[in-house]
Amino acid sequence: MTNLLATEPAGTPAAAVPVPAAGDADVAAAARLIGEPARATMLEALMAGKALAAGELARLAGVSPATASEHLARLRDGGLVTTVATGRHRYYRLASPEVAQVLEALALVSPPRPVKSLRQSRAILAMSGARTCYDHLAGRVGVGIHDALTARGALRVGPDGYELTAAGELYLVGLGVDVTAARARRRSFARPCLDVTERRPHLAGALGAAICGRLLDGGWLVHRAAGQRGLRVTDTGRDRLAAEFGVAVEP
Amino acid sequence: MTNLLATEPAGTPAAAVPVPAAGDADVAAAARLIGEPARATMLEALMAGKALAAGELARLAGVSPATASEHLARLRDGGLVTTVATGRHRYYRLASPEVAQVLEALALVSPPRPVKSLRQSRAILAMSGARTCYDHLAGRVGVGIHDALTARGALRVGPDGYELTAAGELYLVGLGVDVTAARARRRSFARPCLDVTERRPHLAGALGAAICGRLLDGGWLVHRAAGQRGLRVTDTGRDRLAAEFGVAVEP
DNA sequence: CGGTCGCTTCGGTGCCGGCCGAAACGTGCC
DNA sequence: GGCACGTTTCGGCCGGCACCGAAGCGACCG
Repeated sequence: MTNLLATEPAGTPAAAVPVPAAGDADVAAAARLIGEPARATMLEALMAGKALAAGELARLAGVSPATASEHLARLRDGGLVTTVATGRHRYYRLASPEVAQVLEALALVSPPRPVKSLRQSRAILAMSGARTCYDHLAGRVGVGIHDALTARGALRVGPDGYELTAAGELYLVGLGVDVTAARARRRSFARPCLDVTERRPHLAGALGAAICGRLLDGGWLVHRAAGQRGLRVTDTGRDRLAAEFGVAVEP
Repeated sequence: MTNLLATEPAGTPAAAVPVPAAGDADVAAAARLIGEPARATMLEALMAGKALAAGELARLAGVSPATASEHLARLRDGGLVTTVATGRHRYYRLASPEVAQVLEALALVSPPRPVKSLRQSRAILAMSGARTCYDHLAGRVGVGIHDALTARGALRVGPDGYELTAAGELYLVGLGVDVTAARARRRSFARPCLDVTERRPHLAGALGAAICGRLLDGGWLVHRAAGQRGLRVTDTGRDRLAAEFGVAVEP
């Protein structure tokens, strides 16, 4: 880049029209939806990947069911969440992994919230070890797995994100990861996702979700609390993470 | 993932506190800043990577200098832009590539703005061919270069994003790209960035910026209008893009 | 050293939208 | 069928903030 600082202040009159609208997408509309504390809290709760009922989201956001319903309707109209009616409940979930990506990207540039309680600082510390990021693994464990796969030459750059090398596929299948099913899904197969706490990439996409599911099913990791993103490494998980991925987890 | 739909509606009482605040970052605060149309327009204008004066941004956003000044102060306090005073002008620019990433991610989930004029539809069509994405290349040309580098085995997955293989470095240096300078910069060296129009990755980071700068300096590409993101492929650029990267550009 | 220009600060106005209680709607349970 | 429950819709209140004009402050210019 030659000259980032504009030399001429007034500049050549870029365009006669006052606002060329730059692109095609109404960025402000989506950001406005996320920019309301109650809605942001709901979306963060949905980052766990599960679908939650309207009432549950109202309780989490600390607003009345009426208010939550309005918020959720806005989020639905804005394409950020989808809804499915089941009985007299209505379950909401994030509309797409892209929405989760926006929230992750926002978290990277958002001001840190002042830590109010010891309880909260402990929770943050716990989250930095292992947690889910939408539907895949994040935290030190997530980054460690990404590092291990990288060092092992399991991943290569492809035209549509990461691809799995033959050696990598053999390795993951050996661990019980259903690579074929992950590849069959319509969503992005594998891609890096910048970890908020570690500031280094971990593995996202269908493959990342498959690995996360395998480690949960296999009992390597368990949720600290139902519906929360925080994960705890079990004793067997600690052994196997060290043995298979070379990831050391302090107790 | 085993059971995405919560089986028990009320769920186990996840936490006694009404709002565990989930993480650490105040996502809503940053989103609220972007969620105002005038501010969003300013930020999009800054996506071109150049620093712009306050008055220029006011004109682009279609608000008075007084209003723009308030907006810019908020963006500065929120850490989304930085300012540098030069004489009686004050130049603003995006605070970090992460901010650009947020805007890109938002564009992926934002509702398409209704196309009002033929002029605008032509502009969008032109942008889809070649444009800058903050400080690197995007559009079909940007994605094409990513594909070419991938096919050539120039990129490999590293623990901190993409790395350049020996062959890749030799190749890019041969094209006049200052790889050493790019590697020396403190920011992320190379990483994929999902293209908004193509929905496939192009190359971001210091290396992406270096390639973009080289192609602009070498006269392969020129800005369609000063301070705008749209790029035009020159005649020599068309020949060289085809020869070096195998990227075909229709006139 | 006034004059002009660019930017910011200050007051004041108006509107958008977040909030709740009450009521309506639909569903499941007894 | 009636009741309880979860959710949505409606009405009304109220706070925050986007907006502008005018004034204040520095910086360059003649």
